[in-house]
Amino acid sequence: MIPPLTGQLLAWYHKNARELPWRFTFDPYAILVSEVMLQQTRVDTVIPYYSRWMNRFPDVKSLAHASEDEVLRAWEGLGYYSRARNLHRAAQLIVQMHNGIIPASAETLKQLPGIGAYTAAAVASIAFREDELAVDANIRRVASRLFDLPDPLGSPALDTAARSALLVQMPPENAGDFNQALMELGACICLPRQPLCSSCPVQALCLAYRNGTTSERPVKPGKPAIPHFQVTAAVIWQEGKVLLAKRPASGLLGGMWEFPGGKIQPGETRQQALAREIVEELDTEILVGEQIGVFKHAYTHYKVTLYAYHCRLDGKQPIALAAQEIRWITPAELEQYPMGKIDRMISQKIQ
DNA sequence: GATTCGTGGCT
DNA sequence: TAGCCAAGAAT
Repeated sequence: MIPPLTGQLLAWYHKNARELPWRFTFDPYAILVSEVMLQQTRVDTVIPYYSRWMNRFPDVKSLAHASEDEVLRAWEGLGYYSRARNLHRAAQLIVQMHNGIIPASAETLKQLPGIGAYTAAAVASIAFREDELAVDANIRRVASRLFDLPDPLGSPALDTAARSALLVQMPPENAGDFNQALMELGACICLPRQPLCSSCPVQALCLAYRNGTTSERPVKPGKPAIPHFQVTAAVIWQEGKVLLAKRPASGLLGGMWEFPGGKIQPGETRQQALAREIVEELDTEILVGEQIGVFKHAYTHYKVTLYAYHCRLDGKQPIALAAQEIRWITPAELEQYPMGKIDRMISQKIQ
């Protein structure tokens, strides 16, 4: 027997579901790619990346055999680059350990790098019709309102309450549609701000609506202040080439290439800071020349204002102390190297 | 349990 | 404008 909430939700979904590219396939690899790209990322942002990706890496094997730079370059602009490196590793593990076949169970999927509870459940339910509830930010918000749950976002209590309330509603052998219907409702109707309750297919069953607490659900935790750093970057020229450094594999922009530099410390001029950073990172001296530009950017946890300068060596050849690798490349080659937003802007400015 | 991971669009 | 938020995972 299908509960009323589920019946109305699925009927609404089948009539109103957006025609997203990954909804025209049952290919588990395609579903997996879409789910990883959609982590913390809007549908409209993902669509062009997804299409290019499936064209470039159409199956697990082609992804497994690609280079890390190729993979990161295809991901450039999507952010959270560990997703790309983990998906790359997952593809290699699937080839090596699963004979190139994507595991069908959430439990096995979750063992792969970059696949957590949500993505494992989403792929298992959508691609393999397993009975798995996939709780994402949309479903968390929808459940918080539907059942008027007082626990704050991020608390285990909210997820426990949401899961237990939703599991009894989940239709057997159709968890994929159930999950997607809830997410679709969250993305299109049950919006974070100013939800479209008058268009909601389950308004009559919504406890927050009945209790007048919709705007208070979900309860949000307080957020810390965002620091703002002044940083520098050096475009070091030598015989018509510029120096690029590959960032460490872990941490911010892991594995991406950049122009070396770093934070300005109290009492330092920008030029002094840059020269110091180059000694620390590359074990050599530079002459700081003309300013290329000022670039402002906001990361998740801090903001930066970056000052970039043309520079040239005033010492021995650099050594990669802080980077995985350094390379001298021509300006024309810059486009081949995966970079974060700021370094891409610098690259384009020196063309 | 708390932090750390990008970027772009929207208000 | 500055902050909010997005189909989360790893540490």
